[in-house]
Amino acid sequence: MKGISIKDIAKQAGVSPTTVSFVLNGKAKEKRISDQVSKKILKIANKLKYKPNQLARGLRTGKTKTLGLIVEDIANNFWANVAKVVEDEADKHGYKVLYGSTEDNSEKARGLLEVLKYRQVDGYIITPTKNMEKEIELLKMVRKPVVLMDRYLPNVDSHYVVVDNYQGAFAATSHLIAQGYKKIAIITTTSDQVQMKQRMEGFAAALKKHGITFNKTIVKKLPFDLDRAGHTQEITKFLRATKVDAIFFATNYLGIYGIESIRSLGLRIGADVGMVSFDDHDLFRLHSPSITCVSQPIGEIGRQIVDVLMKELNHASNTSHHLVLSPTLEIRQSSIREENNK
Amino acid sequence: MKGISIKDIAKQAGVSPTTVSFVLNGKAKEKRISDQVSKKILKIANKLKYKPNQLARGLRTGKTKTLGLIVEDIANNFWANVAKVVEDEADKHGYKVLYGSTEDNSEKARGLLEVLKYRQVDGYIITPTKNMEKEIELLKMVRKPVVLMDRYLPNVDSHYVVVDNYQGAFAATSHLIAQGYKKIAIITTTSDQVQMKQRMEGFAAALKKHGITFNKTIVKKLPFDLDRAGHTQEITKFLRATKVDAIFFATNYLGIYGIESIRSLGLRIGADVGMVSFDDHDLFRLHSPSITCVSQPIGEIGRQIVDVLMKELNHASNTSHHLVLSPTLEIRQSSIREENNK
DNA sequence: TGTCCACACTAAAACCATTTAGTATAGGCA
DNA sequence: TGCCTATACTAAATGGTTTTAGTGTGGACA
Repeated sequence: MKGISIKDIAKQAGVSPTTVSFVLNGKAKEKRISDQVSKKILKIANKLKYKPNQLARGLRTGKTKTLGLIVEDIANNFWANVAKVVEDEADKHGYKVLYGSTEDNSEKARGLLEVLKYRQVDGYIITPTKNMEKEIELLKMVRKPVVLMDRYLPNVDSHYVVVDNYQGAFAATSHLIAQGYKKIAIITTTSDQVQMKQRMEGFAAALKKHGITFNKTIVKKLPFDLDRAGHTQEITKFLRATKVDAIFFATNYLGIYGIESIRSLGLRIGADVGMVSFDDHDLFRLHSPSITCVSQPIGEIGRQIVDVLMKELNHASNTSHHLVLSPTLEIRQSSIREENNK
Repeated sequence: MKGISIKDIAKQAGVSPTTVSFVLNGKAKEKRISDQVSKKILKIANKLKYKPNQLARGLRTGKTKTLGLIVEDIANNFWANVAKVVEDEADKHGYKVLYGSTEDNSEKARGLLEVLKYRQVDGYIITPTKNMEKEIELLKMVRKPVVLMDRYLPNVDSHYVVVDNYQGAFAATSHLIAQGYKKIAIITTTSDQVQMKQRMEGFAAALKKHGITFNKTIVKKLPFDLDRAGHTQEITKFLRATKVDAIFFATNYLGIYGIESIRSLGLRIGADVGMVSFDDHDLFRLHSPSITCVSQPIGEIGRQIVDVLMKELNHASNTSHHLVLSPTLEIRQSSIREENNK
């Protein structure tokens, strides 16, 4: 029942395990193993369908060929799609992925890092939560490659792949203004992480540019850990209290809850209240009216993340890769006034 | 930079690594290690924040505390949600999850199994593809627990957690009939796997029960590997060629493509053509009109899967667990004729 | 004939935790 | 005093691979 080991091959070939290891690791030439022996070993390995025991190898080399992927919520459309791309790309390099969701909770995140650390993953893809600076620095100290995604930590020098959140929010908000909406609110998360800040800043900058005042009354922040009912309740309450003619939702799930809330108030999206959301979603595309959104290039994000990680795994550099990809404004009906009566 | 090992603790405590191992594994009593020494070791281990090297442990014990999760498509709403629950549940038992998507492609699935095998995962959660009987049997032979999900293989005796597909499809179809729809089509996948067969059978049985003839003209099968455009093209073509007044979509993504297709034909969902889809989705809930669906109890599915797997990991039984959970028919507007004009 | 080197391999250690098979000591009992 | 047993540990093997530091042989050269 045991697996085939290098010893079995050695025995059959009448050589030592060392020789087998050399040949199987492509060091035959370098270690001057004769072609005869080389071929023989390769043949036997093939015949026995030898697969190196990753544990033993990992124990010896310290490399597990495993990546740790920490996302906010693997069940969420955006992160599930990232996970898919990461899986595919990692696979191309012979890496497998261990995943975990933080729920934007620092404790959970720390726990995940802990587990991934003592499982000796080779590299980390991290969606950082608040106050993770120390942990990231620690990983850097032990020379484990880390790529942050979706957001970065301003006080930590690390690799990251993000989108231009400022630009995305600015474009979306400018678009709303161009459509004639005047009283525009932003619904975002309580987290003061950089990506949210930037979305907020892009939003504010667009208002300012067009001479619209930006103040606290048009900002609604919601904690991540509310459930669906909690979110819709809060959003509904806000919309009742604050008369706005358009809303910018800072993430996809807020957009979804937003749709529910707006509808529960009997308002017509587009006509009565325009809306734009960050992140695309099947729901946004197919909703009536369809929802304008700031779409992130998920494929590109995933590819770049793994690309950076692989570069660092192969030969650590001392320059940080900071990739800022451009999101795309998908203009749909929810932000077009003329289309409303459809 | 090295981690703390059992040796370091042994040295500090002035005992042998063996003793440390015994104490740390809770065998102090059994191996009659004195309380003094026990406490000392525990204290030092705590102070040094000792974490056992999982590779070394795995190499010795053959247990990696890792599960392999093979889904059809981790980016799909349904599977992403399953993955989330599985992650959470596995975590409670100290297990991590390696995931992979098959795209319903047997070659990919085999590759995934191969990789998971030589990474020595302790147990498998598998969404099987066609012709995987041999691989599953092989895992059984080497005494690796396997739980199939979403579908099972009729010719293999294994654990599985599925929903009552027949009942779900039967209820959905009966509901359409009760609403007065008469010419009902089914749009499903080309795969002849058991879950699809059962959905088909439930559909056919409901028609039959109400004296509606079931024939090939009302069945449209689509291969998994079509892209979005391909799917909508095919569905549109089918709907143009075949006059129907309601459609049963056998999976969530078919339902989504179906919505697009129906709308591109200028038909009103509900009024012109009723629809029901398998699997729930935010999109279905919020679409106008909202889409009736057969909702799978994802939380329950995930919990049961991990539960069965843990039972088997702890003491393999020779009875197979066959869990068939009941889906729920979520009645919404897309299948209600009166509601159409809303 | 003796020295040196290239060649083609191999022995053994290392990675770290677990586990089997002991060992050394003290005390009880005859 | 000698034998036995319980106590409280430990040495060494094990798992499979990689890697360092060799070893033995044959031929070239002086």
